[in-house]
Amino acid sequence: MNVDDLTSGLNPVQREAVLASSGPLLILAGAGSGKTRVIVHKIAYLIAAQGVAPQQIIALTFTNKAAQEMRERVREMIGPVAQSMWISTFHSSCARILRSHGELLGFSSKFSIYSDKEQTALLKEVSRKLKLLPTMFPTKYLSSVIEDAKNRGVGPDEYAVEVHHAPNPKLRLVANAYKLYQQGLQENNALDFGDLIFQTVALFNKFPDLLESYRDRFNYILVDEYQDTNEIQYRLIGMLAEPKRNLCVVGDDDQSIYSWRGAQIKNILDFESDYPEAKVVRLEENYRSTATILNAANRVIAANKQRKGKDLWTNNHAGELISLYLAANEADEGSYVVKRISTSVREPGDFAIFYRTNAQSRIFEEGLSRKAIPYTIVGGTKFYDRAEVRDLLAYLKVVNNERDGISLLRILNVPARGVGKTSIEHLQAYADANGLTLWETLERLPTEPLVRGGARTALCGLADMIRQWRRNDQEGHKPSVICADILAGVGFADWLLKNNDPIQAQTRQENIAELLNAIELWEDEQEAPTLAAYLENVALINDDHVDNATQSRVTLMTIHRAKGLEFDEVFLVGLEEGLFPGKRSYEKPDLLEEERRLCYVGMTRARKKLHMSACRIRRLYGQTMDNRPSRFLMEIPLELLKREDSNGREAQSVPGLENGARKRAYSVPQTGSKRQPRYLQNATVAVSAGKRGAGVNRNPVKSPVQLSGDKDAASFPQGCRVEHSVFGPGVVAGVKGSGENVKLDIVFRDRGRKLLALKIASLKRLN
DNA sequence: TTCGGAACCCTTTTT
DNA sequence: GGGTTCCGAA
Repeated sequence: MNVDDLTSGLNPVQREAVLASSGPLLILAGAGSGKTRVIVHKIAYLIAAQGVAPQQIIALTFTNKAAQEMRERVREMIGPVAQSMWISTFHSSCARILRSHGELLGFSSKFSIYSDKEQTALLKEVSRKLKLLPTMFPTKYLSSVIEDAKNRGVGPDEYAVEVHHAPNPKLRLVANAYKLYQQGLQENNALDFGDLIFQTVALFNKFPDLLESYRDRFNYILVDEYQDTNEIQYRLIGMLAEPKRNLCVVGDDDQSIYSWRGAQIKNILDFESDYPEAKVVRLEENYRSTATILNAANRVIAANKQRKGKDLWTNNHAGELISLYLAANEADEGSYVVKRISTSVREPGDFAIFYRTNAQSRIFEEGLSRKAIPYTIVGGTKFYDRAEVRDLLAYLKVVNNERDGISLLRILNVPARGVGKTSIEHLQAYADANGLTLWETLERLPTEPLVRGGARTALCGLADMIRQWRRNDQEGHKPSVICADILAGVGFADWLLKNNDPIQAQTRQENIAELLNAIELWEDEQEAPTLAAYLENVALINDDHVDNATQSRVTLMTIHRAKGLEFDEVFLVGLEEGLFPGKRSYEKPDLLEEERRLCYVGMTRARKKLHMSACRIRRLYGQTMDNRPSRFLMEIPLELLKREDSNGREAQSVPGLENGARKRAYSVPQTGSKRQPRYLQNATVAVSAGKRGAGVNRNPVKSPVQLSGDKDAASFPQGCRVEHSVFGPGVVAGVKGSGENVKLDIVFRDRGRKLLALKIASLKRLN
């Protein structure tokens, strides 16, 4: 492949970025400017034109999705060698390094990766040991302090020094907790997410020769979403990049929205002073959105001070004006959005609804299901958070990592085997007194009468089974087989049946079945599907169950989740002072700028059409708020906006949005006081009489799912499996009522239990 | 040990 | 308002 092939289809700036192969390079990539394309071409160029070996390149991302996409596109360009490249998330790259060398720090290669649930369990133990009052030191508080310290690269000892002279004596107790927590992880042979990075840096600091070997190996380092790196990631990158400094970072300071997770926008802002010889390339041509959307987004983000400064432009058409809807309340906002979607010629899959907080999703969900418009909610309840799923995973962790006491603790009495609180306390006390792990304690049970009677027998039996599963694992049994052994061995299904009502038992069994299914799917893709590899996969790749329904669905998610995605038509809702920007950011300019960047991210997701809306009255957390429209709306030039009434027709202009009023409304900082600014009194809110009647406008439902022909109760007997156009697959748990009023009690796999009228519900029977 | 109701929380959550 | 978590009664 020659240089022309490798840069074909790139614009001049993109080409420049691809060809700058050595030395530090900062690619400032605006939204929709073809960032991934540039990275992928760059990797291909290094390999095919510069003769760099694939193994000499490491590309770091934040999400698995980004890593997967990058790898796939590199493969398309240069072929299967892409499989051998280090293209992965920070966390999995670090996990890989630690699996190889973690024993230098006292971790075996089989270490567990603790999710926040396990982290919480461990922290509770720590609090108990230190006798910390849960009211003064809630677990959440402790974990956030510890997580923050790790993100900043501050270990337990350093943290103790840091707070030694702090005015708040509480922090010294937190330092103790941090220290004990870290010891606990060590004893359990476990790392939390923050540790994956932190311990890798610690490893390199402690063993310079090892660092040297990785420096030799990785001649080229690429980092995606550089604006989202935190201090410890920044240090990791910095240490790997020396002394060659072939470091290419890609990012957009205007899309930095994770400061609350420790991300430091200064990393990208200061890149040029960190690397004075750096070349800087700005990708400013946007290929995604209409000129109108882009201009509006540019104007909003221009109000920020902390930025590199960058103006996106496009050759795309002006397109439609941005629709603005000022709703009376959230129900009104919901029905407006649903109406716009249901009367559109576009497919459900072309739409997305973005909100600031998850709590806002409900009203849209209800509205969409009422009109039988298929939708999907990204985020929210997670499959891997369900108790029964975590139980089975805890078994697997115990089999894999015998020092993992937190997981062992979880399963000691699950399924119930007569091991009570006191028995567990005895075991723990013995373990603590003798410096043993929980597993070692369990192994002493046959000779030491630590617990009595039935509990003892049950625990010995459990220990025997665990030993057997471990042998099976060593002999190469696949994870799915070990799972099946576990489920059968402990009588999991019977226990579920006995302890839940039939409906719940069924749901839980289905969840277990789905987990097994997911494991098998994973195994099919692996060359060597070991248990250890599977556990790393579940810990790091939180693949929320794949949407195998090919149906076109409206996507609902928070704006944070929307970063990196794009849709034809976007609804950005809840643009109200106090909510977006949130009240908390009012007096903190940095936070306010981040809220604005969030708004910018949301707006730039739209390709063809953008809607923005605000509610005058909103009930949130049981309280009624009376909010003004967001300042972000005021930052959009009026000529780019079209104010709509509830039917989507042009409404009169917005007095409140005119220039004079804007100045008045915002010249004095408002900190959420109750007084009503003149601005709001002026704003005509779009509530026409009889607005409630969303049913007046009954549009034909355009659901891609076929409705069942005969809709009588007999065709949906209890226990039969069904598919609903909106809620997906489920099982009929009961039939209520008769004749016209038959209602089905259905337990959906993903959506919980619902009572639906047979007459109305779009149901299909599965066999 | 399991349940049910009180008490508590409440922005965002790439890994 | 709603969802989870926690504690006390049976």
